[in-house]
Amino acid sequence: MTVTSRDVAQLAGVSQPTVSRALRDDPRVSEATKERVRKAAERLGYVPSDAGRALSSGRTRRIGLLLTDLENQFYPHIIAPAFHQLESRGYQLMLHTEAADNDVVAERLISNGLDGVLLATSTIDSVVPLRLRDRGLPFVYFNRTSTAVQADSAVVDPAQGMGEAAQVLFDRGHRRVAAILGPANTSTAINREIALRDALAHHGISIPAHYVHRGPFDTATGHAGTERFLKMPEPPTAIVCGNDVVAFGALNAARSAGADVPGDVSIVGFDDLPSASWPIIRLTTIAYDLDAMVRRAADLLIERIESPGRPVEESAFQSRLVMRDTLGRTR
Amino acid sequence: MTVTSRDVAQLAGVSQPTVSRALRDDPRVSEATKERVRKAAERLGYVPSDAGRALSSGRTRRIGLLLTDLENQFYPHIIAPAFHQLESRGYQLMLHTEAADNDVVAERLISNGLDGVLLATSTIDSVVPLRLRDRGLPFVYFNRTSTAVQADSAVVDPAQGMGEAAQVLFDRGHRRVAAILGPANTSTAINREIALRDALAHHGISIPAHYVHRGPFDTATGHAGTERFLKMPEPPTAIVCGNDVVAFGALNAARSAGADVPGDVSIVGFDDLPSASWPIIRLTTIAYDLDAMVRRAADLLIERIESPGRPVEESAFQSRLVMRDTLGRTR
DNA sequence: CTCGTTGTTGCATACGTATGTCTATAATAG
DNA sequence: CTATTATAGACATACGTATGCAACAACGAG
Repeated sequence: MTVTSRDVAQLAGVSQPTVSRALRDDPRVSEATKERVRKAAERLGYVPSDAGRALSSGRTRRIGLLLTDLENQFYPHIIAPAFHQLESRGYQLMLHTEAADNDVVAERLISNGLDGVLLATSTIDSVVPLRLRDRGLPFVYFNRTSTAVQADSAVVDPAQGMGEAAQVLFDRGHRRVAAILGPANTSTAINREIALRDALAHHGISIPAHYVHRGPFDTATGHAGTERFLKMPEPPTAIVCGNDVVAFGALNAARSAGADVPGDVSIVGFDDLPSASWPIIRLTTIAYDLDAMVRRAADLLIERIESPGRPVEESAFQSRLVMRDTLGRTR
Repeated sequence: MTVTSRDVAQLAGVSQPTVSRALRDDPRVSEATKERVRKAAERLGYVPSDAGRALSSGRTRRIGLLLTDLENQFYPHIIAPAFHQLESRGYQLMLHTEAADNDVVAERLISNGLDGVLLATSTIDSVVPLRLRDRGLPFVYFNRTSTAVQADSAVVDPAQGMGEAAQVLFDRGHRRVAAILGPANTSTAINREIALRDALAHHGISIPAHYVHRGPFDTATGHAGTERFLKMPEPPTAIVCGNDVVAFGALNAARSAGADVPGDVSIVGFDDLPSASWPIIRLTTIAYDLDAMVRRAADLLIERIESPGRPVEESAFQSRLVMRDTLGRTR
């Protein structure tokens, strides 16, 4: 039924191993034979079997990307550059989502014969890194890290961006600043909260507990938090959001409540997604080079796979404030 | 190094085939033995190898999803439900993108040992369906179809939605209607154009050539088309867009040009993406059950895989207009 | 003329699982 | 008590490729 390397070998008058070598351009095969094999393969429409190759070589050239919440607007901007970077280096991407049961996820990652895994949504208490380490399956933390196991990572350093944001907030008269933060078990939420509080503290501003809202990094969280803040007798004059998607939710809630942005309340995001710069949105946000960060993570993983001995490399990407229209002067 | 079914067999005191059968709950193995095998597998941390399984059984339980332009806001809404529907039926999703060279794509799809492929962005002249058919690799058209090869499909029927849109446009006084359409070699662009022109013709409205703009289904196309239209001495009073992403581009262009929507120009989308209903957007658009359509495509593909003889099934999903704030009365 | 060398190919086998066939044991009927 | 059948497991083998090693030819050097 399907045409195998044996069929090609027969047609070309060589042995099966020679076909295998010829088609992968092994220097041990003469140019004349290679040409003959290529012709035969072409004529038969031979396509090598990934399964056979994987079983024999122990490698699949497949890399897993572990995410939660595929629908979130943030993830396409990870998937696309990851996909292309891996492709350019001869690897393929396989999506996985983190269900409730971490052990099942880890098992699936392992059974799939992946060469490595990009962990893009690890919680700090996830068991997945442990399981992967135990199996000797290489992985890299992207965006979020976990403390349980050390590994290569590519993350944002929020300090600079939050510093600039705090400065502008202070300069424009904001003293009542609220925050809508991510889940407490994510490193991103923790780091951004620390960076924000530190930066504001520099200007003598602190965020009281009732000005803090926590939840998943989605629009619903931004919506709920903002709705709550705006109903307060003394609402905040500015809301700093855990990321842009949360900020979009905040913008929606403000609009629904009839509150003017930035007249009544200023909103700051984090990520600078492409849609943040749309004329109908123009979100003030903290930017960093997400594409480069993704490519970095992919490269780190591939290097880890191809030369396992290397020391762990933690790479942080700088952030900066991008002023647009949702952060203004208090009135 | 890695623990295999043979190791489990040895520990459990049975043969390797018995392990294979026991763990897949084959009725030919007694309950007592199954239990013993499961215990042994558990103790060793055994995880079956996908490659071995694929090679032996000839099936991978992996399905490819072929897309272009991963970054486009439309695709996450395909990827997510496809992923989950396939998962619930025991299959895994593998992303593929259509590069320039179609033959390379087809080859990759084949070599990956996929059990089937979801074609989500076929152009009507693509060679991919031909190649897949020649290989006997099952596939299903999703959203777009191709005429070259017949196959199961799940698509939108735009007639109803466009009919309702035309009615409302007419009622609200619109006579100068423009369209920003997708690429001429996509079935979606063609079908929507026909449906739109038919519906408008019912009310004696036709779209002149200079009111038509074509391009990829992205924001840039919507932006460019709208910019062009608004500069005309006699601009259209309404713009119907090929999909929501294009419409977002149109909204942006209108905002940039200082044109009020819907005061100066009305804008209609197609797809009803989640963000179309955001309070800060409130796009009038044509909706259909995208999730159901994706699930349908996945189901069709799985059925095609599991019972190949079945007659081809073409399933069309109804559309309807969703009125929001971007379609208003002419002034 | 012989021996080592280099370059090219074939041979044997491994990778891990699934499945068809065969056998041993136990259960059942006559 | 023997013949028949059901049951549970073992045995052998297939899937398609990659790779270590042996073999072989051609060639040049001594």
